[in-house]
Amino acid sequence: MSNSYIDDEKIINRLYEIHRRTVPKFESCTGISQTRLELLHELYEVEEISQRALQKKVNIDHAAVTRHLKQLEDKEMVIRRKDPKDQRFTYVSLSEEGRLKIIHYREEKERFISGVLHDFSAEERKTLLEMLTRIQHNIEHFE
Amino acid sequence: MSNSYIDDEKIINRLYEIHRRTVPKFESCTGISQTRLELLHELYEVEEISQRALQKKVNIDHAAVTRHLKQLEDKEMVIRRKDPKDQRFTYVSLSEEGRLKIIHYREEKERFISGVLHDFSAEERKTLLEMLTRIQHNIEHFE
DNA sequence: GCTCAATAATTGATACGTCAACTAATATAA
DNA sequence: TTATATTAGTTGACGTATCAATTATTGAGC
Repeated sequence: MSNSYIDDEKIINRLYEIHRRTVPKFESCTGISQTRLELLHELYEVEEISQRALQKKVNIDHAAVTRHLKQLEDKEMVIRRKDPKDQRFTYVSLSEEGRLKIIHYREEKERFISGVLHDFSAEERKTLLEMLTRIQHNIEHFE
Repeated sequence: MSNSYIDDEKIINRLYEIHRRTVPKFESCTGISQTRLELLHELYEVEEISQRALQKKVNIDHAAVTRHLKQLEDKEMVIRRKDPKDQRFTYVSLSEEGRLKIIHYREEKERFISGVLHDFSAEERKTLLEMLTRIQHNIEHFE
């Protein structure tokens, strides 16, 4: 009762620290950043998609999406082209090379995630996901 | 069973998204960043502390600590002085003004956290904290 | 006492996310 | 059809975390 707020604070601080620790670890394990792999994963699921639609899927700022895709284009992992019908749209797709590389990245990601959750039972995972979903909802609708 | 990995992925992605959403929301609600408030909170608990000891407490990179403290010094919230006995150490303490301001920040933080966890029972909070602690441990000891 | 190792703090380079301002292209409405 | 609004994408400024390299100071062994 009396220490309940202290624990609440610990939850929020823990979330923050988990993130800080995950970022470098994820990248050193998989060889790619979490966001960038998420973008590639979405591209993997489709033939071609506009940057706008992709941005809505990953829910990241437009600016960040543009920069990631430009860098991925430089690395020849994705191909970008303008829609001839509506020049405002840029369509993005995976190159063959990109499609191959992703497979390896995703294996490493799977290994990483398995390690992070290795001592969680199926029920625990379910509970955790449900709780995180609620937290996310609460943050989005706060104030 | 067959979709268990998909859910694991959702957990990790959710953690990532929670963080991204929390950062701007926290700052707009409280008027200060989470890390900076954590630093101030540690300073609030003591008379004076070395940057090194402070860094160990908050567990953030040295460089980030230095930069935060310099900015807080510019805003006259903290005072820094070298240890005359050992010039390598810099001791940091809150200014009177800093000490006053923190009270307000912490009230806002409490309001924020209450909002984020408002629909969690005491048991759920306990379970969640325990799970997050395990995840953090797993990340730190992975590989 | 002097050299070399260890430690605290700082600075530089890099990465990446946000918001805001801007450009270019298209749609709408008078 | 022409002025205005909307939309997609880009760029700039900023904040802040990481790692690596550097500086300054102190400690330890000879």
